[in-house]
Amino acid sequence: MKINSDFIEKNLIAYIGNKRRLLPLIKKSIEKIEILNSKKENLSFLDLFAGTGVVSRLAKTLGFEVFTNDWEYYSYIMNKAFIEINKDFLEKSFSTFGGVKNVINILNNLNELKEEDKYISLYYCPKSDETPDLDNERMFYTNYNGRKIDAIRAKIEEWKKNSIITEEEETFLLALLLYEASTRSNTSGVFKAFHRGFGGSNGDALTRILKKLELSVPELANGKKCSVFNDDAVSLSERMKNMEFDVVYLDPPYNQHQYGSNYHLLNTIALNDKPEVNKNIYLDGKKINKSAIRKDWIKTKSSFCYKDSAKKDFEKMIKNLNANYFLISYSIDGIIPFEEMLEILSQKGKLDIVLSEYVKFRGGKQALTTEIRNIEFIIIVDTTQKGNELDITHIRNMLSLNRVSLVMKKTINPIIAESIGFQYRNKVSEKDLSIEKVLCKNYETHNIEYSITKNKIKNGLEVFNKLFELPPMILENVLLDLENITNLTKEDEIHLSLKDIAKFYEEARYDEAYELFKNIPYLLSKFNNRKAYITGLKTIIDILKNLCNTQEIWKSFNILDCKYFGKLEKIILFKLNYNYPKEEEVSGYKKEIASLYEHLLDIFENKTKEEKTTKSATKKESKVLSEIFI
DNA sequence: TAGAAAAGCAATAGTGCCGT
DNA sequence: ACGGCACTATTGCTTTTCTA
Repeated sequence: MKINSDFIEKNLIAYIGNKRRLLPLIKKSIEKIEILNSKKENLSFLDLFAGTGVVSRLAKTLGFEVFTNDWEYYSYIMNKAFIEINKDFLEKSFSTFGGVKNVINILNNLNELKEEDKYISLYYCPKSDETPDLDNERMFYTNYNGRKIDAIRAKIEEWKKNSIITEEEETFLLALLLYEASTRSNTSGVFKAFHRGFGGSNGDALTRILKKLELSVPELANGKKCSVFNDDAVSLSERMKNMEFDVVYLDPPYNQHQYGSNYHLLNTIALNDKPEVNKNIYLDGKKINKSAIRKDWIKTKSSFCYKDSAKKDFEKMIKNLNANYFLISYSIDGIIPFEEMLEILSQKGKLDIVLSEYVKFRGGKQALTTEIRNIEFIIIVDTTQKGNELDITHIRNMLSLNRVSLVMKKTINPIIAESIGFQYRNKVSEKDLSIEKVLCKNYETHNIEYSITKNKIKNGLEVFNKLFELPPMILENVLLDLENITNLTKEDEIHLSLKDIAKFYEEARYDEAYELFKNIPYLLSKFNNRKAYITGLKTIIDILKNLCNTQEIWKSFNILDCKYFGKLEKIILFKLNYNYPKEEEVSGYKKEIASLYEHLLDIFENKTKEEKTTKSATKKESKVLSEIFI
């Protein structure tokens, strides 16, 4: 089954819950139900929460008669263009213009923009791209791209009004504009906020953001006649009560984030209704509607984003729909609890599950902890067979297995472990506890043991086999404990490394200590938000103290020449220059860092002077650093 | 007026490219 | 083939506003 093609992967709007990376899972589920081998001629596929439409595009490529729906208007337009319209369109359309290439060329080279057509450029872009007012102007696009959007949008409207283009042609052109509008935005994806300055403080993604907006001919695909809807999934399921589908794919939102407000600007561009917004962010010194989210976004407020209604509506929808197979993609920390979802689905048929093969950690970690949940999966419901307790047990086991394999990749915090009742037992060698040890704990009559090397669980397979012999309640406790003892902060990780460095120093194992040191700048680089600032300074002090106490190691490695030390210096320098709002709270720490650092330089420079007279950039940098300290 | 919802903000894991 | 880096995409967390 081929799933990589420009038709499927290109021209997708940047999106929350983008299913591009879930495609392998969807492919796997479709293979698992073996629907494509059936003798039936017209296989139908319903995608009720289409979003970018990537799954519908896959289904269309696989030969299904696809029914696609999304409540958001921009998504409807995108899907109409890519699902309803076939590839032949590219040959037949825009004959009055001499073909699709010509029409795109005209739109890309519009030079005039009437005053009354200015909207995005006026309200959502700075007046000048070079000197934007960071406080009072919106910066969703460069002014250049804002004007492009306005001009193209107005021209499409004009053509449609004068019947120069058909409705289908209008949809097609709008979809190309929407794709560009989603790509060139000065945001991290959603339109609830824009970066302060283009590309934000780091100047990230500037190529994408500053690139001149330009439409291009997309890849389309031929397929069966498909239909696209623009409705609330629950009401549509009500209307589809009497229909039969071969496959129904459901991908409801699973967290609080609402698509209507997240992508308000795409709707505004698609609708071209120019809702009234305030020109500036501040009015009479008061901040008003910073992102100028259209007030009527609330019309598409999804019930799946709320605890009260998510489960009820999910159940309703499932009851309404008739299909041989349901594929449901959801998250383990979604609003509907996993167990309750299983319960609803098992009434519909036999359950199976497909999980992501690889561990994926979520982004946006602010609390210096490494979250381990977020397992991606698709539940398959085969309605031609009856559901039973065994399937559910199987699914639970699959999930547990996934949880264990997540945990295996993480570091164990021995301090937390001991605090919740784990004990150590020597194994391989009495002399060298750091090489391998056995961590064990009793759960009622069950004694669970993990063999550990370098603070990681080693005996993966053995653990798996043993765990799945446990009664479910105990298994759950074991998993919780495992997640608990591996849930360590970056701060913890650094302190564990420092502790080990000290130990290696005692035992004169300098190479191993040096290996551990290499990782420290990396860990420290994670402390870069305001909340972690003070923790960061304290940790730096601990690191520097550790380096002083173990100076023989670093002398032997010529630490001033080492790039990892350079990295460390860079981070320290950055931290010291950082403008913390309450300077008095941190000045003590800064001074301590300064004196420790001076001390370190003294120690190491003596040694290097004897050897070399000239030094590298590292030394220069150290010098700059020391000047700032004093 | 407190708690919930919405808006606002930006950190950071992942990806993929590029040069060595 | 691999480390470093630029870019992408997503969600966690904070602040503000709404509402019962």
